[in-house]
Amino acid sequence: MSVMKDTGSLTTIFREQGLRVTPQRQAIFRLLEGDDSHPTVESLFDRARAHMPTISLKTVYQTVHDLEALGEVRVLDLGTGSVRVDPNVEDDHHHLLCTVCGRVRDLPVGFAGLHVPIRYRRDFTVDDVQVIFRGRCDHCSDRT
Amino acid sequence: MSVMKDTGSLTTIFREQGLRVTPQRQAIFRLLEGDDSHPTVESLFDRARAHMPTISLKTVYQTVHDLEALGEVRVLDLGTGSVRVDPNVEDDHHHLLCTVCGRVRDLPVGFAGLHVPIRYRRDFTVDDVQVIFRGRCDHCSDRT
DNA sequence: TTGCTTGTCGACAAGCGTTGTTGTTAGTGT
DNA sequence: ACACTAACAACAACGCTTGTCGACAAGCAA
Repeated sequence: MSVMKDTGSLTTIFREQGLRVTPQRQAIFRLLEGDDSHPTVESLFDRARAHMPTISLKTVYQTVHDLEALGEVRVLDLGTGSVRVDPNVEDDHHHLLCTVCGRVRDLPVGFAGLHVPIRYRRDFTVDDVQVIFRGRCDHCSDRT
Repeated sequence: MSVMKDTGSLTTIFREQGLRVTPQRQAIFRLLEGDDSHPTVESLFDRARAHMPTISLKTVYQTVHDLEALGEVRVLDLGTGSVRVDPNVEDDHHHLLCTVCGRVRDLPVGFAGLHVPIRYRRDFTVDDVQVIFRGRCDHCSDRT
């Protein structure tokens, strides 16, 4: 399960786009590298602040949006109140969302069987399909 | 495509649950009856206010939540910024969301093919599947 | 290096959709 | 008609996200 380009590659990509690579952005790159927990922006902010106390939440949002514009992450709204950053843009996948603890897990499945019948597709162009499985992970099922 | 119970039935159901049926609630019942536009709470509020100028937004939210608790509507978060009320709780269906005009249309399809493979289902209990097809309706495709 | 240009930073405040609070009004079963 | 109590409208506050802006620093050229 591939995750994300390394900090060096992202640095190059940003520079190529005329975007500057600041210590703040590198810190965020490093946090996302190898992170499959679908963190919220706030949690990225908290972790970044641990090593860089002056970084602002706005900066994290901005960097995440830049990464999204470059196609290096996906920003998901799973209806949990805050958006989540998904560094896995390579593999098509759905999401398993635990409605208790909020953890999100990837479900590496193609869209086989998820076709829009022709008569409904006729006057609609599908660009993207988002599938969210809501339920409970075993950890949360146990204690209820 | 069935939609929603009529105002009279909802009145009975509410009373049975110990909930009171006020003119405000009846007005909202009437608005939802035969509405397949997946309105936002705000738009329900605007329409209700046309005939009942003193009704408050909070009341609309409360009534919608009560209806949801009774299983008479579904409250959807499609990532459009505000939640939408779906009066169609009878038929399993997906949603076609136009990312330009925001209109939502039902897609009456079963979940055939939308299975979670066993090895991923092993430690997760799926309660609900939400499928959102994002794209453009023809009306919005034309003018771009 | 040096200096210039321009994008980015952090601080602050505002925007949005939604929910909590509170005193008052009004639906409900008797 | 009565008493009980849920629901009401008005207001303020909340959480998440974004706008504004002066100060700053990265990048580039010489």
